[in-house]
Parts: sequence; C-alpha cells; structure tokens
Amino acid sequence: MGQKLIYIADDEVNILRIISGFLEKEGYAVRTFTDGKALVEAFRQQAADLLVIDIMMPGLDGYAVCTTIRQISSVPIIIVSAKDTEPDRIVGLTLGSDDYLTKPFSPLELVARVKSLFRRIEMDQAPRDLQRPLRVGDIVIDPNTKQVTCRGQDLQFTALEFAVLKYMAANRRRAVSREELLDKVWGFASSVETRATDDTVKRIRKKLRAARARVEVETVWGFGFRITEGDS
Amino acid sequence: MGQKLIYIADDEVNILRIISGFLEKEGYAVRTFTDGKALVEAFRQQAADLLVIDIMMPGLDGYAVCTTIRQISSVPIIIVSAKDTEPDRIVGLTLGSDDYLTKPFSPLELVARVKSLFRRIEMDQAPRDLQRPLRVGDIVIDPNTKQVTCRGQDLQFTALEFAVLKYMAANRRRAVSREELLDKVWGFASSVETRATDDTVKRIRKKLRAARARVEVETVWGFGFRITEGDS
DNA sequence: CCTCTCTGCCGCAATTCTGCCGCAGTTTTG
DNA sequence: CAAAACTGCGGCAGAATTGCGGCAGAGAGG
Repeated sequence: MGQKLIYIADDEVNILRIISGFLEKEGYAVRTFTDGKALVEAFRQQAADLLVIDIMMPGLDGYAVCTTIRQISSVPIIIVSAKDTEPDRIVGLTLGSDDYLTKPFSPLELVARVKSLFRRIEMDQAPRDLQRPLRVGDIVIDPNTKQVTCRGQDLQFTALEFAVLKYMAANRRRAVSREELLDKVWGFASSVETRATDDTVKRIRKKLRAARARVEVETVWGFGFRITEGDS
Repeated sequence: MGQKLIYIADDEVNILRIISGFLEKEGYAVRTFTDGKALVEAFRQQAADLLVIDIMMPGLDGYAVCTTIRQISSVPIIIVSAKDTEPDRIVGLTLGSDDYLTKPFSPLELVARVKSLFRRIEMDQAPRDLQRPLRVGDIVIDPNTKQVTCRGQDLQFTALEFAVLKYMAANRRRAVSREELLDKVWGFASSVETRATDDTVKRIRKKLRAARARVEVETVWGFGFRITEGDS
C-alpha cells in the first residue's frame, strides 16, 4: 500500500492547517473538512486510511460522524475535542473511535498516535501471512513464497493477483463483495474504482484457465465473487 | 476466543488492585506483577492478550519492557505513567505501545481504552463470521455464499430471488403479504407494483420445480405467500 | 534513459436480471 | 349463473452488470 490518506474534520481552520502540516511532513496525504457531513460524503466517495474528527462541529458532530462511519467501515478514527471530562472520553471511545485526544494537544503526539495506530493494524494483519499454505482444488497458495502452484507448476501470479486469490481462498465459504476486496486487499483508502477488482479477477481467471486448474472464481451477480472447486 | 488475559505491571500495589478490580468486573482474567522482569518472564511462559505497564518500576522499566516484548510479540500494550510531558508520551508511543495514559487516570477510561483496542484488533482480523444457513425441506439457503442448494445441487438463484426466498424461509411459520415483501425485500422506497412479487415468486417456483425440491411456495389468496415443505 | 511489468481505466459487446403486459384459468361475490 | 377480482405464465424489452481486449501511466530495474 502506498501513501496513506488521512481525512481531518474540524471547524477551526487554524487547527486544520497545523495538523495537516505536521501529518504531510510525515508523508501522509491529507484532506481537510470544516464539517462532519462533508467528511462523510467524501468518505463514501473515497475511503481514507484514518480519520481525525473534532467533536464540536456544525451540522453532524463528531459522535454522529463516528457512528455513521462505523456502520460502513472499520477505518481507524481519532477523536479530538476540547471537552475533557471522563464521560466525554469514555463515550467517544465506546462509540467506536480508536483514540481520544484532548485539545489543546501536541501535534507531535497526534502524529505519534497516528503512527501507533497504523503500526497496530499492520501487526494485526502481518501474522496471517506466515500461515501454512492454503489449498483449493488442485492449487496451492503459499503465503511464504507468495506463489500459486497448480500440481507443482508455478502459475506466476503478481503480488496483487496473489493477494486477491489468497483473500478469496481464506474466505472460500462465503461470497466476498467488491467493496470488501477493495477494503481488505487494496487497503482502506484505495482511490480505485470498484471495477478494478474485476480486472484483477479477470487476470486470475485467465491464469487459472491456462493452467487448467480445478478452481473457478464465480461471479455473484450484483455483488462480488466466490471461489469454488470447479468441475472441469 | 474465550476470556481475555491481561497482565498488569506496576510497583504500586494500590494501583494494581484498583485496576485489576475494574478489569475483572468487565470479565477479563488479570494477573498482576510488581516489576517488569516478572511480567516478561510470565509472558514467555504464557502470552497474554494485553499488557498494562507502568513506566517507573524497579528493575526493568516500562520502556524496556515494551521494547523487549515487542521483539517477541505484537500483543497490545498500554503504558501508564505519572510522567506527563510531551516527549514522554511520544517516546512511549514510538517504542511500540498502543496507548499512553497519564496518572492519575480514571479506571473507567482505562477499561474503555482496553475495549477499544480489542475492538480494533477484532475489526482488523475478524474475517467476518459466518451466518447460519436456513433449511426448508430438502433445500439449504446459505446467506454466506448466497446460494440455494437442493441436495447439494446449486439452484442458481438471482440476488432478488434469493432475498425473497430467504425472507419467506425466515418467516416460514406464517404467510407473508405482498406489501410486506415489497417493504422488506425491495425496500420501502420502491416504486414497483405489487405484481412484481408475483414475478419473482413465479421464477422461484420454476427453479424449485426444476430441481424437484420438496418445497413449495403456496399462494394465500388475496394476501400473499407462504413457504411449505411440499409432499411431492 | 530505456525497457519491462504491473495495474487501473476505457469502451463495447454480451449476458443477465427484472418489471410489465396480456391472456387464460381460477376463485370470490352478488 | 354472470361478473368481478385475483393469480399463473410465457414473452418481451429496458436497464444494469459483467467480460474482455486494448491502452497508457507508474514504477522497478538495468
């Protein structure tokens, strides 16, 4: 995953400027919003990797934004607020945010917490790559060598094709939606269109077909894909 | 996973008692240590699900514990400390901890942050749990794969047919009116006519018949439909 | 700088889905 | 018994979705 994308919502433009300055200096891509509604709408258009949300905003307040986003995504959320009472913090954390910072806060601390969150997510997802190879039909998906083999023959998958096939294989008992694939394989903030999944699936199918593998990627019409042990 | 195990290290016994009390009340299993070395050794014996570590401790201090643990595990770590300066916080977070709380802190906030961390980990790695398939007669309606199977054979239902059949199966004990179907399956804002339900039911019947399934969609005259285990 | 691979996007054709129509058959009502 | 209301069914066509070849920008490597 390339550059991480962070959305910030705060009605104080000064704060926005300071924070985004620090975050950009760390190499993150930043988009700012002055109210919650704008952030949510932008998120629906393009998901971000992390959100920084102020509690007190005109229109949708931070709590509402948090709740709304949580219904559609597991993106990490940091709430910042001038309200520094225990109940406030607890409510914020309980609603689904990952951190709660009190204004005035040090921009460097925010940066540290952002990094900490990204590190946590990476650590959570890394161990799965060391698992034993997955088998579907007559193909073997080996996370260690990052190779897909069919009856011993290497199928020359690219990194992306491998990741998609692995995700589908790991979830072979259910259909996965295009959005889920984008979320879990491309990463939260891929700016790509939904059809990008079709492209990769297209290429996966082509290679599976060429190898005459007893594995198919079925289309679930209007939803996504499902991997099955084909009959050919 | 069953009960989560939390290790706490702090040289103040009062703190240990208070924190562990709150955490146990939340259903966590807790083990306490009065110095860092003991915690690390216990962790080597049996890994915990989360660590709460004080910075200032005799022997191994919190920073050292954090660094040591991080070399062997990605377990979530919350650092608590009486040192409340910006550099302290940043160092703590940078060394690999997931959170940094300043003493004196509210036990309830600690609990909220513990829960928040566990929630984050679950969101990151829970590949989504499977739903229980519905069985009616000799057919299986699997919401995970979005397939309807009859004695193992896939019946190739479309998304709409699937949704209608699933709804009727979920309410198999009573008849379902056309209006209810439109409301719950099509969605309240649908501008379609009532007869659209008949169309979909028509197609469902056709497929059930073709598969010789022991399931029928009965008509409730002047009202709607009901699913039954047929006698054929 | 050049080359090669990867991967997202475009556009078109093919496929699939689904609401609607009309008619015939069935049930209810008067 | 006749009329009205309702349902089953085949067929149709618009709309949405998907498959696929081709293309080009980005990035890696030499």
